Amino acid sequence: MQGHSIGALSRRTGVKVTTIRHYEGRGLLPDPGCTGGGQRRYGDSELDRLSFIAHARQLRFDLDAIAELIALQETSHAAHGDGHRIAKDRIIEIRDRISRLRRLEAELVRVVKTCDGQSDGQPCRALHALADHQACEGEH
Amino acid sequence: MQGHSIGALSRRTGVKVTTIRHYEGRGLLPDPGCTGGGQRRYGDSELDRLSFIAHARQLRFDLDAIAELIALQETSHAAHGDGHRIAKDRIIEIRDRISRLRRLEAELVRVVKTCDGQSDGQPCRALHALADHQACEGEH
DNA sequence: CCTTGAAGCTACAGTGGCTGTAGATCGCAT
DNA sequence: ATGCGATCTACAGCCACTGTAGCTTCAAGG
Repeated sequence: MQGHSIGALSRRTGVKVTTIRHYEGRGLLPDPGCTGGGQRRYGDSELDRLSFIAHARQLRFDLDAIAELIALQETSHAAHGDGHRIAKDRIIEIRDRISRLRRLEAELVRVVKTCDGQSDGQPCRALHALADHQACEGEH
Repeated sequence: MQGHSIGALSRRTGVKVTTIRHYEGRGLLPDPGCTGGGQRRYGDSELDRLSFIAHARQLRFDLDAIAELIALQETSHAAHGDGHRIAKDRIIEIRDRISRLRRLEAELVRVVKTCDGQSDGQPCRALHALADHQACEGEH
């Protein structure tokens, strides 16, 4: 065989066919060679690159960051500090999101508790609690 | 004064003017009365509702869920179990997101460590580690 | 060689929740 | 009456896809 079809690439990486084409449009994958009839045929290096992209996406890197990472890979030397920095930035961002989600969780628990154990004919107090921002500790 | 302008509402709630109009377009806020010249004038009930929406958005409810909550508020009786359920669903979702973010964090830390303390002329190993999904414990 | 059906193709619209733009109009203070 | 900030509508753009329509190509079986 002289190449993987887009569907084969999709099966191997778990990335949908349409998404692969989308990545190509965004410049994350090169224009692959084609069969006579205009279908994409990929080599192993494209398979590797797509795996890289897929994994980075699972880590919630955005496509611009991924493009930057790919460019770094290709210039090899400059790569060191920069790749490092990008990954570290992401860690900071993720820690921040975790702490905000924790505050969120705490408040939702509060909202539900306001309502728990009360089941008269009144409108649900949870809704009221939801409107009452005063009760939150800090922002979300 | 016989009503708040959209800008006044914006200042009071911290919701941007364009966003308020967007909420109106989505049916979350009623068509407000107008001045002769066609500008929006809001009463206190709209202010309350917008505060509710803003708060719910900070809690990451999506607009459809918020619309549902508002509808529940208006039918008062049915409200109880449903408002409860929606809030509880959100708690489950948030807990799930927190645990996924924690896995993410752990892996990024791993990626950065792969690279730490190595600063020869080699391409950054963090990039390689990023491509190497094998090393992850579980999905993200 | 021919048929068939799965897989591929392009191009474009839609998603959610806004944000930004352009160009016109309005309301209030001076 | 004038000036200027606030507001108006309508539409395009953002991100990372996803879905649709309507077509063409490829590979395997007869």
